[in-house]
Amino acid sequence: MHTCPEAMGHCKKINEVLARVGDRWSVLVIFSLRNGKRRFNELKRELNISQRMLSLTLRDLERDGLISRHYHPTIPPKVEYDLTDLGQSLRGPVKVMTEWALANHEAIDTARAAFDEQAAEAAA
Amino acid sequence: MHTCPEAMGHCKKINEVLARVGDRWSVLVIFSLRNGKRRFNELKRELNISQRMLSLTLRDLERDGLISRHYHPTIPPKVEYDLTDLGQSLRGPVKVMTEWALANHEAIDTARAAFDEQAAEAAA
DNA sequence: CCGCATCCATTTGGATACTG
DNA sequence: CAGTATCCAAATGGATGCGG
Repeated sequence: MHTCPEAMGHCKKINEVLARVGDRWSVLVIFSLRNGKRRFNELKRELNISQRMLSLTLRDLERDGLISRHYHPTIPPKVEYDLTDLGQSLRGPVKVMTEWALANHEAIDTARAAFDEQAAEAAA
Repeated sequence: MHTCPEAMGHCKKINEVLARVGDRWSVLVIFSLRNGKRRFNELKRELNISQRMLSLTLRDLERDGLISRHYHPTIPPKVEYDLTDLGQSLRGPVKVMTEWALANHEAIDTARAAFDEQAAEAAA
């Protein structure tokens, strides 16, 4: 049966996790840390994200145990972010998703353009 | 080198795609259609989503070519949604992500609780 | 049954200014 | 350099009522 109750129960948990790591920036930060630690402004430049959103995203990822934050009290200060073991375990899924994104980016654009043209015709 | 320019250029495209399928509901709808076509209210009940959001999500997924919509002009009306080939190609990545979500749901909760407790101590 | 339109509360996110 | 705080605009999302 396609409505097996376990899948239904899973849905809620999956939803919760996706609401956490499925926001606009989290996956991209994980992606940027795939090859090792990065500094705050390195991430900012690479992702073209506002200071505010990077700050919030990093805090949430740290809170969820996905990244670690290491503060060096030098002058000027230096803060490095890195993936935790839990964060490392997300690299696989993220890699799969990003590869799909790259492979199908244009297919989506094409479908979208076709849909919009259909809608425009219907309106005429 | 971890700052290879291709990865930087990729970032933007990945971001665009994730902004599309990475919203709160899209992945769950894909997940719900993994075993074949479903009707509007079936999805609504299964996902515990508001009518409005399901409607919007289905429309966007159709626009992006990920699902198909088949309308039966019966009385009462009947509308079935199904994955397109492009949507089918997302099943793999979505499966990987949902399995990670299920496997690490509790680890995230634990990390979050620990972080919040630390913050509470620091405040005291 | 399916789904759009409207209203309204909540959330998100950019811009700017300021601190250690 | 690495943030936090504030203000404000825009997007998101639920509730309700209506129409095919």
